[in-house]
Amino acid sequence: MKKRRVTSTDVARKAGVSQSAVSRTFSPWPTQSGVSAEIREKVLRAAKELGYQPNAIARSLITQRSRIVGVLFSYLDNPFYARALELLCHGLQARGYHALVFMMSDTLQDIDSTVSDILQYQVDGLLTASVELSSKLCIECTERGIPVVMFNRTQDDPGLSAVTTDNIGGGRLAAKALLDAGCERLAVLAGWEGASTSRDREFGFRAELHARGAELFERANGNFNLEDTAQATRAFFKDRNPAERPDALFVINDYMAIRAMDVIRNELGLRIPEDVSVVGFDDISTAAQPTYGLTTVRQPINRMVEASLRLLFEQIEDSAAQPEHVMLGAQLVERHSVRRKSSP
Amino acid sequence: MKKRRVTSTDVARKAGVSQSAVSRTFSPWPTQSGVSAEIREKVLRAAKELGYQPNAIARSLITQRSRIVGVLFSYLDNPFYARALELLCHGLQARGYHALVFMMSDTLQDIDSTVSDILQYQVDGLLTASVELSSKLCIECTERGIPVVMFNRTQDDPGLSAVTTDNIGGGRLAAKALLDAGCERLAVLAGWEGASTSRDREFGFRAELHARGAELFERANGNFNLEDTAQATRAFFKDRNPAERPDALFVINDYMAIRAMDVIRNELGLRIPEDVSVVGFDDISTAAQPTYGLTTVRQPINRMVEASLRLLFEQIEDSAAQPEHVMLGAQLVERHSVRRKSSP
DNA sequence: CTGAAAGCGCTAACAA
DNA sequence: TTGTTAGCGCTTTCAG
Repeated sequence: MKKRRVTSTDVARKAGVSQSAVSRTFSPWPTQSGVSAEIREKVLRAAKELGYQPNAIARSLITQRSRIVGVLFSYLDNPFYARALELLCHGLQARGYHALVFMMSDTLQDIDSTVSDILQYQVDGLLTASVELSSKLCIECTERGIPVVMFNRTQDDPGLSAVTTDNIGGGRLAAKALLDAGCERLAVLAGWEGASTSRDREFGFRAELHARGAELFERANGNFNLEDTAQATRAFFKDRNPAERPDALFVINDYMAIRAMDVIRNELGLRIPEDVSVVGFDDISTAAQPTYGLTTVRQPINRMVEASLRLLFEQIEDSAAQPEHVMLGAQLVERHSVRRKSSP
Repeated sequence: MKKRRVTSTDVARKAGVSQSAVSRTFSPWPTQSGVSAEIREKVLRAAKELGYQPNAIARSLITQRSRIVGVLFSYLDNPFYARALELLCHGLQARGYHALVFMMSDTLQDIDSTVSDILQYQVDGLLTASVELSSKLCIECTERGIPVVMFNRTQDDPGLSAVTTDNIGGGRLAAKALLDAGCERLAVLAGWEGASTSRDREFGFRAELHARGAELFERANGNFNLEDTAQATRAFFKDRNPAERPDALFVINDYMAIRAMDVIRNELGLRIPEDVSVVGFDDISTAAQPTYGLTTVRQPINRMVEASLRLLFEQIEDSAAQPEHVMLGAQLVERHSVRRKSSP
């Protein structure tokens, strides 16, 4: 049993008015279109009886606005990104827009077809997070006048908007915390060099070390996944004397840091912060749980989302708006994973 | 500087063929439409030069298929749902569909306008998770022939498809594990009675207790959020003698269980499993981390997602397909949060 | 196999 | 204010 959809024409017929009258009644900008209260009344009644809902697809076709924005993520494992998606969706909805989500498992997905999909759906804008944008995507979008803003990533391309935390500054903060506590053999567990976040945080960390005349003791990549993180952590500590292993670890994000802490404590039998201090980045909710009490560099996620949305809509609404890079300040949140300052 | 989109007509002109030829060349079902290799060639070349991409919106309007499915979530805090969303998106994309995400913060959002939004976007189907569907939504959708399948929820309405784990059986498993270990004062920390998952798991738990002639010692609601969970956990144990407090806790999902464990160990200073055994539900990745080693009832999330998608597409592709409730088996994953069986 | 023509459901001039 | 008309970009008969 096939149900035909009910159209504005159906409503018009039932209400005894023109189809335009129906259109005007359901126009999202109520003030602008003149409809007498009487007609409005009739239309609304007929619409309700028929269960009419305007067809957003048809509307988009004519208005050249889909009120859909593409949202690109590569994974939701890291709670920071899950939270970001949640906030992004809320913000979009609050503005009458909706998120069409593209989940691209970095490896699996072929990027070309995704680009193509995005373009075909006529999204009004594109928000990308946790994904290294192929320049292809950027070019194709900007060429077509689709604004894109990168969330928590940067790319050198100045044609793109981006919002990030001050990752370099954040990295310095982490180094500072560890150095101030008297740690001497500092290691960093990075993500992956292709990611600007990871690069910048490590860069800042090293910069601070350098400024203080300290040396980086060791480094490794955790590739943003738990398996490699655990592996790398073991390599740092396993079968090494206290003097030969790091006494401080800066992990590039909390998601990985939590895993590292687990390995350190439960597999390796080391104590935090007595044997090794650890600092993370992001401040996900788990970091605050007493079991971890992870000292970390907080990213102001709410403000990041707000800024991303603002940038995006500025460009959607005003095609002359210029791309912009907004960088928010990072902040150290001290908990119990860094040992107390040893008096000099 | 406004860029006009390039349409199939532009391509046709450039290629010196009819617009229909272009349409046929880009038809998603290559076999069905006859286009000579020669024309195809010309069209493709012209399209590439112009950077043409078919307009999915216009296509949807005529085919009455948007290839978009609405995906309803209320939060992504619980990693189980974040993971579910990730898998759902992948599955959808693999089938050439995309997810339009509706994030409805249970309280904030007004349900009517969301229903309206969903309907307006002409989604081909609806997937709902972690959300108690107002019957309104169900009715409106089914009335319009939009298939809906509920993920990890049920509702009595037989007109709706749903896929769940055997929550009742899972609840029994949890009780069995605790009883077999010799626990005597069993408490359950539920979610919220409005949620079928919570109700069913608790029901199964109680049923098993009853079958074994045991009594439920105590219960409380954690309302699926960490704050209330912590609160409830404290109430169970704080300032109570060993004999007056639970020696076993069944928490309705891992997300809450992890929080409960933290409170028990770090705030209350109790040991797990020596002082209290705990069992969770879901088997999120954190449960497997050695720090927690949470014994839990696993939901086969991959199969749940596959089943949901299968159900949804059966109904999308064949409007005669009947709604169905598929229930997958639950499985106990034993780790270290339940004390070893005391020999009788 | 190919092109012409008729819409999909809606908005936006334009007249009345 | 209201109705009439002309499309938005595409798919799909229907002739040729």
